[in-house]
Amino acid sequence: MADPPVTLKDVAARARVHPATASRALNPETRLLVREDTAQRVLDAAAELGYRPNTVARSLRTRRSHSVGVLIPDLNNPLFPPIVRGIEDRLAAAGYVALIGNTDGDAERERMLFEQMRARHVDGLVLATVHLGDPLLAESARADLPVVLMNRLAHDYSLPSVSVDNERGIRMAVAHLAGLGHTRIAHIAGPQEVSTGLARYRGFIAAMEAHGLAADPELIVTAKSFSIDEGLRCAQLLLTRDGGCTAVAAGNDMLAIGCYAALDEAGLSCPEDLSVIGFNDMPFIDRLRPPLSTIRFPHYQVGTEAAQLLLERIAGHTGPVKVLFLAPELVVRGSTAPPGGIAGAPPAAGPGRADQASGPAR
Amino acid sequence: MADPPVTLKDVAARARVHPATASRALNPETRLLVREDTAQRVLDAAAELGYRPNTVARSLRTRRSHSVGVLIPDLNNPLFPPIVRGIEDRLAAAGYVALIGNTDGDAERERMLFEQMRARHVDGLVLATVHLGDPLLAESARADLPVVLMNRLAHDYSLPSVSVDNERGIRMAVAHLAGLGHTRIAHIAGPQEVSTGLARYRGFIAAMEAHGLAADPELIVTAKSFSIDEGLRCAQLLLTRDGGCTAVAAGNDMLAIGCYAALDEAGLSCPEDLSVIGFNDMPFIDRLRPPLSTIRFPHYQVGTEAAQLLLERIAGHTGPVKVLFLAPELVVRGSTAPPGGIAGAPPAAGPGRADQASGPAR
DNA sequence: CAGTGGCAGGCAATCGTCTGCATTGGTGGA
DNA sequence: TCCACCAATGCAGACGATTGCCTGCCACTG
Repeated sequence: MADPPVTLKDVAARARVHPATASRALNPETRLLVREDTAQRVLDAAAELGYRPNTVARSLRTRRSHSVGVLIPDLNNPLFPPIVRGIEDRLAAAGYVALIGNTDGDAERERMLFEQMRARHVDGLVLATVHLGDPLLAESARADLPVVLMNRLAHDYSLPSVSVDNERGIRMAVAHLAGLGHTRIAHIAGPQEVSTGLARYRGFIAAMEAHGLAADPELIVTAKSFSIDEGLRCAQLLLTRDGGCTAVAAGNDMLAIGCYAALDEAGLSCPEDLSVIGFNDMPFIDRLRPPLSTIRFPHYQVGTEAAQLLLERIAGHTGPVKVLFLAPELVVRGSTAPPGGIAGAPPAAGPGRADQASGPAR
Repeated sequence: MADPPVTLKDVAARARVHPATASRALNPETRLLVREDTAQRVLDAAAELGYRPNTVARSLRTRRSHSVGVLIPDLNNPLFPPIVRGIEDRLAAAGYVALIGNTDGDAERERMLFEQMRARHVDGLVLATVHLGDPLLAESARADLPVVLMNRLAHDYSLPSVSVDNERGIRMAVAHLAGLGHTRIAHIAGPQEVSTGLARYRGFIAAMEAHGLAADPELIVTAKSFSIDEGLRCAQLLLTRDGGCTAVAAGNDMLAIGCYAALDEAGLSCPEDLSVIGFNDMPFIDRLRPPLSTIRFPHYQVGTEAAQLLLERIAGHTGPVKVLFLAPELVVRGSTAPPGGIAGAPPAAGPGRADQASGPAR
């Protein structure tokens, strides 16, 4: 029943050439070593037989698996699907595939996945999970395994990476709130061990100063993780602060959702009692009520760029390390308004507006 | 700089045995062919050298790639990340990895991905994309490639599959609406070429009859795809119907979101003017305002079960084909209420309730 | 006419692992 | 004592493709 697979030897036999010649004819890189009519004969034979090269055998010989590992915290975090698609699409165009690993923020699991990737001889890694000074980085370097960081930064710029300009993004958020008239602006910071959390925190401080506002330490709470639960906890804390605040710049959208929950529980409403702005512009975040104002960056493109950088390293480009920053963009929706509630016109429209996150290109 | 990789031969040399012996000692299946102390010596040597078997070479020899292909429409559809995680987790436990392919509902793209998977010699396929009578199925059968369907059903039950009991689910939705007192209930049906869309449509008709209600053809609209846009279009259509309706059972949550958008545009509100119930209980759907009532099924488990079924087929279990149905569950939130608006107590709480979709186990 | 050079294609080794078969040495039974 | 048998291990040939090297062959040149 199962047709025996067609091998290079079969193709060669049918084209009446040596397998080596068939190999060269089939490979675009080496085709010019073969006379044109011979090559054509091989190509025809391959087509007639429905020949499909065995990637496994090829990998063994060339020591290239044409696969790369991608380590992310959790695919269920809506931030990642678009990024992963970006990676996969770019890789596919180059004949590569991605092996996805979810670490769940667990260092041990991360190491296990790393080992698995190495056992499968991936040609490179995209890491969205490393903490600053992660031992995995040293190990990859020792194994000559190309690595690209995503939404993370090597503190010494020694590794290629793709991320949004976090400082600039959070500055845009603060500027927006300050522009609406807020002065008591709180910040729910992300975990400070990851560069994203740290950069946004620093950006917040800098932006407040730039606007001549005091960054009251009472109004800065640090979340242990980028999760709804932590957002809820931190927001509850903020609501108890003396002096209060009229706006919150959350470290990311998940934390902002936590704020919504805290307001709900306290019987308060957004943006009347508290303006909230997030970061990331996750898919569907525009469907919340009120639709969340946030800082958008091109998720899909983060993926494609990361893949691109990795492919370059794999191909042996040894030039200077590229550190890519993508530009953030302020998206104003309904969750931010002047302090004390809506002054004039309603601040923003609901869903259905053109500002929805657009799907990935094809 | 890069350490030369440790091979089986190195391990054998260090343990002073033949590579064949080392191979047997390392493989649990064949370890009993080797004297215990010899095996131990090999194991020690392997550990000291940090030996990691080359999966590529192993695959070539054993004709098992220990990888499976997973074809889904689009990872960006929030329904899929939990399912994919389920698949990956179950596969990882068996030493397998998943190669994800997004078809975007494009048949040509689907074929291309299928070819790619075959070229990589995947040991099996999980398909969430096939249409009824898809030629890919015949081709897989011819190649002796195990296949499992997800959220799809082979009309003749000839292939293993995992899906929710759609008829039963939609019946629960209709029963809920009827129980609230609705009689003019509309249905936005999914595409009828996919078994999910068809089954829910049929279930709707049956459920209406069972409740002694007329399934007015005017109140049944068929969407071209399971998307927000189509939901919007269909809902707009429904709002123009004479006689009107007081409730909508949407073919899935995306279509339900489309209903929300249509209501927004028409200046109507949910559930006062129209009750809406979805299907799937997508992640974050409970964060909408109002939180969507819907039919939940265990996404993560769909993934694990599909992977399990596939692993069984790969292992050569040739028993009768298993067709698995998972039980749906009604989740009542704030988008459904008695006709004519809220009668008594407010129908449901907002976010923060215990009915949030729970994360994957572990 | 001999020598040189270059093109096309064949030969065979190789990648790392697995596995059917042969070989060794030892044991027990007739 | 001899043989059959078993357990433990060695041997070598796959698996399928790639690639360095070599061999023809032909044309051109001096």
